[in-house]
Amino acid sequence: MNLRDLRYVISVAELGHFGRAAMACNVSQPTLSGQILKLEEELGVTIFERVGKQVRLTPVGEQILVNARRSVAAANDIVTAARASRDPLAGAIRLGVIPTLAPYLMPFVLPRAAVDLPNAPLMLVEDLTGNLLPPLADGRIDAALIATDPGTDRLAEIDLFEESFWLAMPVSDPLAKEAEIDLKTIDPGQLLLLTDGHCLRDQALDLCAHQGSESSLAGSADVRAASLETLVHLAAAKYGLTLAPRLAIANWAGLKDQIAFRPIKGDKACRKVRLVFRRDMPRRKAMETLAEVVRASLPDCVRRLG
Amino acid sequence: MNLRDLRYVISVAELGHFGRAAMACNVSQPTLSGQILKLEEELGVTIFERVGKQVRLTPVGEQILVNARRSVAAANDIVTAARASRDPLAGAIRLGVIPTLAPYLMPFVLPRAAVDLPNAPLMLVEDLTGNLLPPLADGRIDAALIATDPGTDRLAEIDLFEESFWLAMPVSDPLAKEAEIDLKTIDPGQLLLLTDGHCLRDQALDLCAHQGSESSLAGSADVRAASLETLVHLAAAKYGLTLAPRLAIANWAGLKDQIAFRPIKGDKACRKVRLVFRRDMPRRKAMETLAEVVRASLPDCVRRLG
DNA sequence: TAGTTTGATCGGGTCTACCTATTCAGCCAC
DNA sequence: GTGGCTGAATAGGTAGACCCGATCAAACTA
Repeated sequence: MNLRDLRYVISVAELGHFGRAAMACNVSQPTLSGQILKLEEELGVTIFERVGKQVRLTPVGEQILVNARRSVAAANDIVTAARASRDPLAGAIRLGVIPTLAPYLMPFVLPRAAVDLPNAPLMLVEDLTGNLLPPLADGRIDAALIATDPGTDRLAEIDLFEESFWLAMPVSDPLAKEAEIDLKTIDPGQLLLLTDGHCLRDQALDLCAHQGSESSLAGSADVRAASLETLVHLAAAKYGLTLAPRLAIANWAGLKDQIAFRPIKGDKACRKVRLVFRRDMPRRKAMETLAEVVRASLPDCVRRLG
Repeated sequence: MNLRDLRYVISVAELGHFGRAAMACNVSQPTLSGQILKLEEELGVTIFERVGKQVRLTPVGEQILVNARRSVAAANDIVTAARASRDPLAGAIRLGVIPTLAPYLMPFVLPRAAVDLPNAPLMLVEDLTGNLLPPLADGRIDAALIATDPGTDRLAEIDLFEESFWLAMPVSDPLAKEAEIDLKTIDPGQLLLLTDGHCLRDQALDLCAHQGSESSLAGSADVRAASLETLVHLAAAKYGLTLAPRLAIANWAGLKDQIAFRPIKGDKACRKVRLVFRRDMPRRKAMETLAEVVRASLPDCVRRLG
């Protein structure tokens, strides 16, 4: 067995195609086919089912893939550690960011990162928390900005800031007359929500379920918008109310004669944004610098932590 | 880079000697030296400091070693997974067991394991919990029998049984007249304990600290026996009292005119023994069978779980 | 200072992963 | 059913990597 063989396996599993996998690995198709075959013979199991034009993993293949990823990731970490030992801040950082944060936060962060981390270009991956954590665990991305507790001791986290939620409503809504909104006055049936998987959806539900009557939440299930952008435009069109994170609000200045944003009374309506990364990743120093970069980029409307 | 190179690195790090490492890897010393050198050149860092006769890891080397172990372990898991997919119960199981359990439990377990797991010989490693968990995490052992919560989500656990502690005392001790001992009647200053690192030490301290006056525990720090055997012989020689796990007691039948064992009132004086293993280890089936084997081997004096 | 230990270097042999060219096996259209 | 097409397996030849035994160089030991 060989790290190269494992890379071949990973590539075939990901692309489902020997020829394309070979291209991705910069080898010829016969070479890759041969090596996979040899590996299968060595292990005494078939990793891929070649049925017709389909290439699919066998059950053992699944297990092998997981461990192949792990093995290759550890090997990559060796390269990273070596590079980091020469310059801890050098080398690209693949950073996952949740969709309700990325478009509103990263414009602040990127310019500063270009200055403070000149040798560590940020490669952004925007996805739901649940889709960021597995790639984080197996080294396909280096770090992530999320707003929930990842709840595993494999990951280290650095708290960055607390961002409050504001209520977004049509300017005509009676609540718009208030300077601050009491959560209890919100009709949960009016609440517009994002699709499943967005942490903001769960947080909004949590806040309003605890305040309002739970049964009345049924009505809110009707709308499942794919983005904050959609949600706010729906609110502007008087389809209901929604909670928007503070950093996003500036984005909709152009809608200010249709939609009003108001802070929520108390300090519960907020989320804590943190940088998470594998506890044992070799570039902790780069992570700390990145955290500092984010903090230093923040506008004053959020509360810096740490 | 190459899995073989990583094995070389691990071997040199463990043996601190190129020649012996080469022997362990079944290659010649020049071969191993050359490969290590080439790897160092490829990574652009020195992994080993060769100062005089000493071979020591550099700081980067430490990081590289950790990841090398991880990479090799994952590769080994691939082999294990492949073998397990043919026969889930085949292949040796390297099992760690704590010292206060191994000599008293394993005589029951081993005969049955030889029957129920004929193709999975048990290789026992007896050590303190704290010395078993790291090898467990990086795959140097496959599973462990311990009596405390490992407290990490990397490990899966199967509860096996609850074993009560009995008080061991000289037959002349006034407490020996009781059929059951109330923890409150024990003078903590009299308590004989094991050395640091034994979970039984902490559990005994916990039980008695909560019951007796805490300050009086100071006296007990004087004795730190290396084994239960020593502890019980000290008690027999009237140096004090000690707590003994139920399974161990039969072992000292020969001392019954010098030492008395009595159960403790209530159900707090016990420990829960569990089988722990890496959550993602490929041979879960073998682990479940092993757990069943242990349960089926237990004498009636302990309370079976699960 | 001579001897021993131990890692690095050198020259030559083998093994193997790689390539190109080709063949073989499904799948689809006609 | 047949011909064309796609994609994986096979064949043969080559370059490079790994390995070994022998040797060298440095450092500790007596």
